[in-house]
Amino acid sequence: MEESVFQNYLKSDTLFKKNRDILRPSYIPENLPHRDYQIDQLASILATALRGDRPSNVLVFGKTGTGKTAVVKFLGKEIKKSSDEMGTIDYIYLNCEVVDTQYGVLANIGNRFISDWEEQIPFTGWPTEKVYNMLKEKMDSKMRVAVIILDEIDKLVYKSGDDVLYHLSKINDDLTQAKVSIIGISNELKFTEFLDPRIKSRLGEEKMVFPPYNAEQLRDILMQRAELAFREGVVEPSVISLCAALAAQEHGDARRALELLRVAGELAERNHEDKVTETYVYKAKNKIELDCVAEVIRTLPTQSKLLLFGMILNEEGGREKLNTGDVFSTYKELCKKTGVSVLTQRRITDLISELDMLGIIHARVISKGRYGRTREITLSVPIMEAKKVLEEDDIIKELYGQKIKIQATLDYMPRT
DNA sequence: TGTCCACTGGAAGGGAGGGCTT
DNA sequence: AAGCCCTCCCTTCCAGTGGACA
Repeated sequence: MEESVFQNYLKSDTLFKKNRDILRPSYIPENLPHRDYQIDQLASILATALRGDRPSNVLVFGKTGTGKTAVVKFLGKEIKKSSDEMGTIDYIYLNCEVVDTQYGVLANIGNRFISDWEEQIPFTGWPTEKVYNMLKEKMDSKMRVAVIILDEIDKLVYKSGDDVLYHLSKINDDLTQAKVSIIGISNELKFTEFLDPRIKSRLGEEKMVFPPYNAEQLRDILMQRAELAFREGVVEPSVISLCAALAAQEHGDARRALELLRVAGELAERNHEDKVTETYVYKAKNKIELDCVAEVIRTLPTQSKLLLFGMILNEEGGREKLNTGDVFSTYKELCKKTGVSVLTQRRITDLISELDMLGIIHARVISKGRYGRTREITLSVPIMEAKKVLEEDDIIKELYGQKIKIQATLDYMPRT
């Protein structure tokens, strides 16, 4: 009997139950283990809204994967259920990493109050003041309590200052009918330092901190999800414990733990295993780390790719510690060879900082006394992997087979 | 002790590219 | 079409600096 090429893959799909999204971070389960206290606390604040009053503004702090977003979204669902008969509560969720400008935030919120058949606020074009007025007007057209959630609020402040928060936090003074309360979610405790003191106090009427999960708590979370996502007997308890332990080492990140388990499952499935074993957890750990780096590099703008490529060539050429001057001159060389326009050194220092923040390189400022002050730069990703990804870029591809002066004394020919 | 290197990183602003209004 | 607005990417200009060396 002829077998289709997919046959193997189709029949091997036996590890997961039908819905593997259960292991993805976007999935909000029916109950959230070990977050009862936080749920109660936030619920008691938000309950005010059900009575038609304005709940206090809240700032929620906690590292990634501690359940902040999950709890807030979970309560959003609950509050909608309870308020359906009245229909007076708007629960608006906004991720400030995606929408990170003052205009963007105002326009986004505004559009939630504008029905589909009406004209929306365009994503650019209007004066900000006009967007703000529109938002106010639409919001105020009806008695309602609006709860606005600004996830990753620190990104917003970092990128575009605190003007938006100033506007939003004093919007209640301008509204006659509607009431607004803001829930800010942040990874960083200290982001409030950058805020104007008035905004800081208005925004932080209530504060909550989500502690990291410990290994035991992570295990409970994983158990709960694994039961839903995997077929019976596919995942050993020891595998769950391992995922929990690994994630606990990384500041108790539940997202990471779930990802480990999911990827381990997927890898095992691909190899036609009938069980997920600990080996696959370690494999998953590796894969996740590499995929993450690869994705970051892949989406870099061309200029940064050239810059990074230059650093790699230098390191291959035997230099481990680079400084800004070296990197800049190699970069200029690469630009010349590829016909890409050369950016100024000032701009390049910014790009270097960016690469540093992304964790691709490590750059720190040092002083070499008589010989000036500069950054000392080392790569912090495996060279082979990074090169493989960079080679996907057509512009980088051109460089292979060419002689490149990476330092005053050294010619170098990139090799695959 | 002062000098002076090779930068760092802030400030200001240009201009392209998105869009709106009149 | 002209005249706005907002954001992003970039340039120009420049004061500031840690510490090896004379």
